[in-house]
Amino acid sequence: MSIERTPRLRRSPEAARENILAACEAILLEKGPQALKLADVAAAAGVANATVLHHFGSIDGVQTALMERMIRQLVERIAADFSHQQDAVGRVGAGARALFDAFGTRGGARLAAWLELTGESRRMTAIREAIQDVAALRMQLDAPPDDGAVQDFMLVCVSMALGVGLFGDTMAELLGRPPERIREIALDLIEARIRLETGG
Amino acid sequence: MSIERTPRLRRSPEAARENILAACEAILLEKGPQALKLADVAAAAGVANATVLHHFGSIDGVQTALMERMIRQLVERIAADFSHQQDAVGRVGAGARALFDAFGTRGGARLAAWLELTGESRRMTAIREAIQDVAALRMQLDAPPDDGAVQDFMLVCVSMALGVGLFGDTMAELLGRPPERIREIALDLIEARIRLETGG
DNA sequence: ATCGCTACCGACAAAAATGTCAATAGAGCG
DNA sequence: CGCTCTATTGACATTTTTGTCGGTAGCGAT
Repeated sequence: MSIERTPRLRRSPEAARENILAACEAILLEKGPQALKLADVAAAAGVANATVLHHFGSIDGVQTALMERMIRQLVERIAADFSHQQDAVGRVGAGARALFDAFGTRGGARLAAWLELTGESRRMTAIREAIQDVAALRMQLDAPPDDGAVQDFMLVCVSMALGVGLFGDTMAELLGRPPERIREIALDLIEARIRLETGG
Repeated sequence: MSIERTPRLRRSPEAARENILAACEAILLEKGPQALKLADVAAAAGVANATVLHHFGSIDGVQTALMERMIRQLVERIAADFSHQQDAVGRVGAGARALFDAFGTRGGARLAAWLELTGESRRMTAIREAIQDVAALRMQLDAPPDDGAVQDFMLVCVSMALGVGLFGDTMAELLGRPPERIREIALDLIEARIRLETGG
């Protein structure tokens, strides 16, 4: 008997890359960065190994492209949530929430941790740009743009969001505490400080 | 001419393991967990590949042993700093500081991030024990041991310490801010909240 | 229709990483 | 000293992962 073979699907280069990167993102979220093997990626994307290499050149190319894609999505997401707010206080709250959301869900913190652990400078440039983008957003507030203290505080917020996003769920589960509480408390901490400063 | 060969060094099993794990720790801190290759570990420890496998069975065994070692050191370090303090407020402050120190320096946060990213349950048990150890320390304070809010707050502190420890330096450097400031601000945030609660 | 472009694939080659094994050599002990 | 035990090792085998190559097939253009 003849072997049935699904007809070969030919995508546009963009669609092909998108398909592969989407599969990568799923793997990254589910199993972590060390599971981003060429064969696994290809299988998850439903294409051959060689196809992945055709579009990205190497497995490193895949990883770099994935990071750029995720960072872009991250910044866009934060920017969207941020711009919906009118007043300064609302913006801070929404900004912090967007930060925690983007890092917590969607694997932003996992991505950042991966970058930090591997720590290759080539990949760090993307992070710098992301931070500068977020910094630009922050400057839409009433605070002086070049105030060092504001930048420091923002860095703390980002670090907190990353820490809670990366470890919050696991640690809450280990101690049998409700996961969402951790995040609320952290946000509380930030907002209380903000109110303290702006409110007088 | 004859090839010079340094005489074979024979250690006790404990010393051999210690030597290898110390080399692993250096690699982990310097290059990240993904650099923990068998050949690299062996080279760094100054022994043959087969020697590493003889003592740990597999590269996974090496990683597990390394994690247990680092976690043990981490808990001991925190416990030591913690117990030096007499009053509750001092303990909280010292505890938080010890937390940030252990996670910031000594690669505690990197280790935790690695565990979180790979997320293998076998390895998570060690973390659970560590958290419970720290929780036990926390209960030396005047707070009710089974108060959920206290546990939640503690988890937030740990998450913050992890976030700042893992990302603080890199992000500060990217924005050209002094790294130690980030940590001070985060600690300020925690201590202010503590004073608010205890001081009334 | 057929032609050119190239996304796509299977099969294979190369490299990297892990693990096995028999033999060697320190160190304690009688 | 001889003997045993086992930490240690180089050489080799296996497995895993990545990368190459020639050919195939979908699709738009002519």
